[in-house]
Amino acid sequence: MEAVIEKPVIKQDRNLCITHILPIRDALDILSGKWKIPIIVALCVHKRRFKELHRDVQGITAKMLSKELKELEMNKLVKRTVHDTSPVTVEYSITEYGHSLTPVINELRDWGMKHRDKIIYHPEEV
Amino acid sequence: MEAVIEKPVIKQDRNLCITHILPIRDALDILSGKWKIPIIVALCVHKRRFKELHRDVQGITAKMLSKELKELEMNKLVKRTVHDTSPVTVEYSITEYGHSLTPVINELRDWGMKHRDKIIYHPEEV
DNA sequence: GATACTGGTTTACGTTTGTATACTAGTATA
DNA sequence: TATACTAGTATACAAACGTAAACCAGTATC
Repeated sequence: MEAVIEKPVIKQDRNLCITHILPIRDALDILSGKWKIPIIVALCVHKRRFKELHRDVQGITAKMLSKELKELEMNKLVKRTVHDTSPVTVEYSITEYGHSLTPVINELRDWGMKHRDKIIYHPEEV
Repeated sequence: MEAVIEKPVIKQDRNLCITHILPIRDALDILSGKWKIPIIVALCVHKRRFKELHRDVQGITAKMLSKELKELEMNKLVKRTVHDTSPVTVEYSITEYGHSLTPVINELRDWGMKHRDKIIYHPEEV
């Protein structure tokens, strides 16, 4: 971002651009989609059972929740614990690695709040 | 996140959870998907013409680039300028509002870099 | 005249995402 | 016995997302 050059040095810019994008693609591969970040946020507030989570993450279907939780578990962001009660209860919680996303989520929430204010108070500009 | 309560107060947690998620959903409505953030990052490095951008954002098709640029322009994150040259050249640049995403993008890139290191040096843990 | 550049659009297609409904089994309640 | 809770899975389907390839006009180059 700091490399503002008067004459466009296309090839240098392109390499800079690609190296800037790569780690973001790595992050997005894991986080992108409609539901993963909302699920992580819900679990940051409190560990949850499947049906509780289903109610917290409004609008998601059981099928999608199940699928997204599997992917998050595979990437070690979420932990699945089965309790030998009857009927069986399954508890999902955020891992330490999952907590490392806190700064990303906080920035996203800050921006989302500012954006919502902008839409509400200056809709003509957006 | 700071509200850790010993006995789970489910309903309070649920409300906390939902208010935490809402602004994130607002942000994701605009940013989610595979390409929007990579396009914004590319334009943060330097304003670009369509074909240049097409080369910078590796893997995207012209159709998707066209569609994503329209949406970003609608949300005032990107500006489209037509220059009366021959043949016509079209330049895309980031707006001031688009620049307000810089903290989000930086956190995402930091996390992506750490995640890539983790995968490369400790693949068994992920 | 043929080719390639410009910024896209069109067509046809496959994949992913998402929805609604029904269903499983084991336990508790009415 | 009937119902409802638990945590999901199975099925069928629609919509969104994404891809490859061809195509447009207007200009410049070979």
